[in-house]
Amino acid sequence: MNKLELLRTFVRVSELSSFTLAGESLGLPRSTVSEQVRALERLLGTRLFNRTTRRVQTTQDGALLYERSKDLLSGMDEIESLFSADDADLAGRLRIDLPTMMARRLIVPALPGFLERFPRLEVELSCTDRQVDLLREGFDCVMRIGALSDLDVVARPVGRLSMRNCASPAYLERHGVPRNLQDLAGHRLVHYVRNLGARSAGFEYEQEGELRFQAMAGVVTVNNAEAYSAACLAGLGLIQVPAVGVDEHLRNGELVSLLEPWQARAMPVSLLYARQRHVPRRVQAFMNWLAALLASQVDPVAAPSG
Amino acid sequence: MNKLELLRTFVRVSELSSFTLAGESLGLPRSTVSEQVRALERLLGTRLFNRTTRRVQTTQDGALLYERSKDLLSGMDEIESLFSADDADLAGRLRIDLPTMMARRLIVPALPGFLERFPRLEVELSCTDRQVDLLREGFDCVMRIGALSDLDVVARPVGRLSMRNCASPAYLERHGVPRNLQDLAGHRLVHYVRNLGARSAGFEYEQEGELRFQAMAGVVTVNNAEAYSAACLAGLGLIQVPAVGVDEHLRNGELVSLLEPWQARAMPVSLLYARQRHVPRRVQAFMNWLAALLASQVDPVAAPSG
DNA sequence: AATACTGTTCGTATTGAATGGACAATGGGA
DNA sequence: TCCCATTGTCCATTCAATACGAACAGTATT
Repeated sequence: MNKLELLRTFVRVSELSSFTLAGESLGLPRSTVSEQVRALERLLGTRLFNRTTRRVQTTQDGALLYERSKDLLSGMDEIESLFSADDADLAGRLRIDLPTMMARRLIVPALPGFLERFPRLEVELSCTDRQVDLLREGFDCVMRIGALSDLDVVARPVGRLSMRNCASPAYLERHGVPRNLQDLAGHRLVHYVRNLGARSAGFEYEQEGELRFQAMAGVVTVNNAEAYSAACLAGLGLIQVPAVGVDEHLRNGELVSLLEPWQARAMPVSLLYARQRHVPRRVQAFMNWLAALLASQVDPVAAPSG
Repeated sequence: MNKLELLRTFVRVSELSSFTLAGESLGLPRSTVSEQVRALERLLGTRLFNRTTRRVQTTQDGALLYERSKDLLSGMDEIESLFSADDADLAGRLRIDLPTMMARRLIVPALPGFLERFPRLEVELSCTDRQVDLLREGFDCVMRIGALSDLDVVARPVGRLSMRNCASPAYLERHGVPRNLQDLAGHRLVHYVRNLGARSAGFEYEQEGELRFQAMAGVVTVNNAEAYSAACLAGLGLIQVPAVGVDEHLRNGELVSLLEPWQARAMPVSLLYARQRHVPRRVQAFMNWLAALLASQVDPVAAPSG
């Protein structure tokens, strides 16, 4: 009895909710699928599907087994490709978490290329902006922008995001266009803080390699990247954001770049992963791809500031 | 081709360093073992053992595969016993880390009982006293005594260890026996600190439910539980330790308990485990057993101080 | 140099699983 | 309400993979 095959067909049946379709997709007759499921149920001593001839749905036990099986089969795939020279045959499931903005602007658009290169990989993508997040509730890899907290994980720096100072045309029409730091006195900054209740340090810029801040008034404080750019678009003040998050708005003319000699320091981007016994090769492959992708996208302007 | 069987025999061969013994222990003829290893090597495209007819030793690849295989087979065992009502058939490998003293005095002596109840479990026991340890370099469960750092793990409190104030007879003969807090002025304390360089707060005791400290002189500072009691045995001063660590010395008369109305606050004991997608049932079983063991061992004196 | 033991090879036999057709049950449509 | 298409189940047959054991070859010890 090949337990792994049993699990494979079980997983397929779970995903397709049909013995017939599962059989077709695996190149097996219905009868075999049926027998394998029956064998697995007998082995585990539980009913895995509630099935009539018309509907197949996993029981609670089945749902639990599905999750575990996915992991186990991933592990088996990992083992099988452990020593293969090219990693085109890496297989399994990747669970990653990205900042919303990065996912939408950069990674998701490029993801088809990744999946083409690794046709046997599956990606489960979660998006979060909370910083001190549940990192590693089973995630293989988490991307974080900015300073890192003291965490029991390995952080791999993969690049820096160059920053832009932006404002909406409507805002600039009303308050004028600032040309230097002194002009900021008459302007407003949308304050971004990681945790509400914290205080924003003001307008950030670099001078002689040193980080400096210019206190600025503001009427809105947000703790969310989406809300941050939305506030700027709404004319609530200046923002300082990674270029990648606003390049489209800048091209559209919905936002305007300004005070270009006084950019905030480029933001470090890191990939965090669990400090485990071993890092699966598929995770390494993904991180390498992500690092390359970022390297190609990060503005060269950012380099000297790092 | 049953890949799991292949891995099982591979693991057995690795552990026994012999095809023949592996075959015997698995109830298979040598030839089958040989063929299965060959099949696995062909599947993975690597040589797993350097073998002459006299010696079998794993290659580097073999060693790598061994670790992964153990995990995978553990996972399979876990799946197989997922839905069994009694957990006597739990199987797999447990990797745990305990404070040295607890391991030696409490857990290891009771471990045979645990392994008898779960005959298919294997335990890999690591002992450490460094507090902010690499918790979860693949550990299923880590026990910590005392305050917990801010960690990305789940902490399950399992009891409290009542404390004792101790000194050696030789020391007491020379410095006299302290009867109250005022007497401490003429005594020495062996200072225990978590990290060398830190300062000890002195003699700790509870009064009216509040934690208090009495500064005391000392000539030795240690950061290790073993060294701590050794220092006391050597007559270097008083110590305040969990009773479980010194009960034998107290019975022997090698140490003497004193200042019994002024005990340090009972130390909380916690089990830490990774906040993962799922906690394997074997880990739950182990933690339950450990919690029960501690509950039975913790001195009732400890209760009111918690 | 001989021997005892080890891993390997190979032809054979048997176990065990895949197959596909017949059957039964379900649920939608007429 | 009845019918039928479709789905999961069952079973006897077929097929193939694999376990087996004996013969072989190398090694290390005595």
